[in-house]
Order: sequence, then structure tokens, then C-alpha cells
Amino acid sequence: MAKFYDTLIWEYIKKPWQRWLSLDKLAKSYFDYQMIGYKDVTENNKVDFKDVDLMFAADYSAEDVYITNKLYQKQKKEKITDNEVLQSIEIPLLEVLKDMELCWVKVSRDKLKWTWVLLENEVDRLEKEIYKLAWEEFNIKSPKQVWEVLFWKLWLPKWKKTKTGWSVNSEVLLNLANEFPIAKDIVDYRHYSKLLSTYVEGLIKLMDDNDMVYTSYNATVTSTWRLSSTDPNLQNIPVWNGVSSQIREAFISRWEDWKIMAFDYSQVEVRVLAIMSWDENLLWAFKQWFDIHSRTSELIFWDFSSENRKLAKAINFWVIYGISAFGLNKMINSWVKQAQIYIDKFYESYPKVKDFFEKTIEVAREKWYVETMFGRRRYIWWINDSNSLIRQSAEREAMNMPIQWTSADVVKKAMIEVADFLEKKWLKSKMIMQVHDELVFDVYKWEEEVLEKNVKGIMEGVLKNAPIELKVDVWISDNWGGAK
DNA sequence: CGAGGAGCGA
DNA sequence: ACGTCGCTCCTCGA
Repeated sequence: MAKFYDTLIWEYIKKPWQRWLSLDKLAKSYFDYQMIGYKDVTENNKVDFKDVDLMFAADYSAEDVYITNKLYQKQKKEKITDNEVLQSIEIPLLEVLKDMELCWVKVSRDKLKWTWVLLENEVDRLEKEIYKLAWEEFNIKSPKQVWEVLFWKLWLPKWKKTKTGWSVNSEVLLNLANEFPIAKDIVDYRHYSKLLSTYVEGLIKLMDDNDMVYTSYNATVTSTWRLSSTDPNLQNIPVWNGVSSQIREAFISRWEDWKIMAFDYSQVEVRVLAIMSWDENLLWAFKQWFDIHSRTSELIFWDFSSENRKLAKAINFWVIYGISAFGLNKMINSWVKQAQIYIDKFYESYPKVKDFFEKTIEVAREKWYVETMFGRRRYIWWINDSNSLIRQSAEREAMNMPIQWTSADVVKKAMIEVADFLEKKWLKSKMIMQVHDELVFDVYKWEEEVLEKNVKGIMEGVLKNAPIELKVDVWISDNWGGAK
């Protein structure tokens, strides 16, 4: 069921560094009250909650509600809720999230079973192949056994160490893949068994008799004010082609002749950067409906061949995430020096972006915080650290945070407005998922057009006085696999 | 049960 | 010595 713990967001406003608060800890510290633990009623998770004696279960549940309400009353009294962001975003969002959770998501059991068979075949095939190449049987799911076989028995070249041995992650293995087929096989094996255990078996376990799953959205665990999702985590369902796309295809409409409609913000972060920095070149490119990666490519390389566009995309990406020249070089496979030249050229192309970042860091150095478009603050106490590594990392964070956080707010505001729209128009269609910059709806047949037009409009127009609109891509399909 | 390694998404 | 975070799975040793 939906969690209402999120009413405790104000706690995080006051103490953003405290990230592991729970209801019972708050009850203890504010009311000196010891709550009944989940483990107490379920005898250390041995008993399924639905089998717990009703009297105990009722006590436990009622206490949850009681304490939550008490905390809610307390925050009201203390006028914590006068906070602007809280009033305009977080509190209205709670209602939306609650409704979204209660809508549930329908999953096709048949589709999953099909995929299961497919994956099991692949896993079996690869398992045999790997045993053959290794001349022995071992547990491929154990990194320890993998490196023992690869590096001690087969004498493959070692590369990176971990705390407890040798790294055998996909980066390492793919470097060996050309010369040693077993490495590629292990990567594939991992890929398929990940899909099988996490997304097929895992999802089936969480389905009820009506093939519905109930995810929980949590608004208080991330440092960037994004949402997170658990049981199942709907925010990391694979998007790749091939078998993994079948997982997404298993998410379907709840009724016959309903459809899944997805609205995707296109490059929301780059657009937010353009809006916040007021860089004319960037804004102009968006106004002309240019493909922004091609445009960057044109400005940096004087052409937009697919090769250079790819590079430009990585560079745009770099700006958003604030990785170093070192990190960029690793991403695009060039030299550090070359990466630095690209970065410099980017700033030459979009000079106001550079100004914006410099200004942000300057303010942070002085006031110890950075701010989003909506006035959320993030304190970065180590911005003036004497260690230059730490300082640089803090600066990257200061550059990155206003964009990321503002983007998260954009989606949240859109969700609130869309939910309002659906309610006011008495529409049957439901908002069922949020995946960071994507909103997914289960759409009633006769509402397709009205939803497509209005939701797109609402999402694109969230930033009311911005010099450009945001851009949203829409697609509709029988399932979540859609047209991607 | 918890740490560590790995891999999925944004 | 560098992108980051959050979630989930598996193994392995306590």
C-alpha cells in the first residue's frame, strides 16, 4: 500500500544531511514513543504480513497512521509548511503519488512466461559454452570463482583490482572479449541471468492474482529530489533492444482497448540549462527546433557527421553531469588533452553557459549554497576545502545541482498539473508511472486525443515565463515497449 | 544478516 | 583518480 511517510519531507528540509530517518526514529525523538516494529509483528519477517494475527496487525497499522498524523499536526503547528517549494510542489505531489500508487500497473503474465523460457534457454546455452571453454564447472554468478578461473587457471591478463580480488565486471571482460570468447560469453550470461532473476522472476513474485504490481514511490531518499521507486523498481526497467525490450512490453493496459501512452521530456536538462543560463546560442538552437547534439557538433567541429554528433552528445552530457576532462576522455575514448579542447570549445560556443557556471560557483564559495530555479537550496560545505580534489568535486556538484534539481522539479510540477487536469475533466485515464523524465498513462480509448494534446501541452508549458518551451515526445501503444 | 560485486535506469 | 544515485540480485563469510 501507499506509504505516507513522505509527510516527513520537512525533516529533510531542516536537516538535509540526515537521509536515513524513519517513522519510528522520529516518534522516538519527538514524542519519546517506542513504536511496534514490523519485525515484531512478523516475528523477524518469518510470517507474511497478511498472516499476522489481525489484532496485532491492526495495532501496528493504526500506530503508523497515528504517529504520522501526530507528526503532520506538529509540522503544521510549527509552520514548517510555509516553505514555498513545499507548498507548491512537495505537498501537492504527495496526493498525486498516492493516487498513482493506488492505480497499480498491469503486467502480462503470459509475456513474462514467454520471456522466461527464452532467457532460460540462453542462460543454459551460455552456461554450457562457458563450462566447455573453462574446462570445468563453476558458479558463474560468483565474481570470485570467475576471476579464479579466468586469471589463475586460464591466465587471462589481469587489469583492475577490487577490495577483495580482481575485477571481472563487464568493462574488464569486454576488453578481453575479442581475444577470449569466454569473456564475451560471461558478459552475455550475466546479462540474461540479470534479466531473468530481477525483471522476470522478480516481477512475477510481486504480481497479485489480477496481474497487478504495486510500486512505492519515495520522495525523500534521493539527494537530488528525484523520486525513487521500489517493489518493483519501475525506474530501471531495461530499454535495450533484443530480449530486454520484452520486459517493457510486458507492461500493458488494464483493460481491453485501453492503451499505454508515454510522454517523454526530450533533453530536459539541456533545455533547463539554456533557460537558466540565458545563453543566446543555446536558446536560439532550441527555438529553431535544431537537434541540439547536431548543433553542438556543428559549432565545435564545423560539421555534424554522425561520428561528430556522437562526440557532441557526449560533450553535452558532460556539461550536465559535470564530469572532468579525465572522465570525458574515458567516455569518448580520446586523450585527456583532446577532451579538454572539446570542453573549451563547448564553452566558446555557448559563452553564457560558462558565465552561468562561474557565477554559480562564485555564489557557492561566498554563501556556501547553490539554488534551483524554484529556490531550493543545497549547501555545499566543502566548496572551499583546501584539498583541490574535494574542491573540484564540490564545484562539479555546484554546477550540476541547479540543473538536475530544477529538472526534477519540472517533472513534479507537470505531474501535479496533469493530475489536476485529469480530475477536473473527469477523465478515466490514469497516470500510472513516473520514470524521472517520463510520464506513463493508461489511457481509455475515447480519451486518447484529449490526453495526447493536453498532457503534452501541460508538460511543455510547465516553466511559465521561460524564453523557450520544453519539448515532449509522445507515443502510444498496446504496451510500454512502444515505439522506442 | 550484511558487505561486496555487478548491472539496470535516469 | 574522478559521474552520480538508487534499487535489486547473487555470493560468501560471520
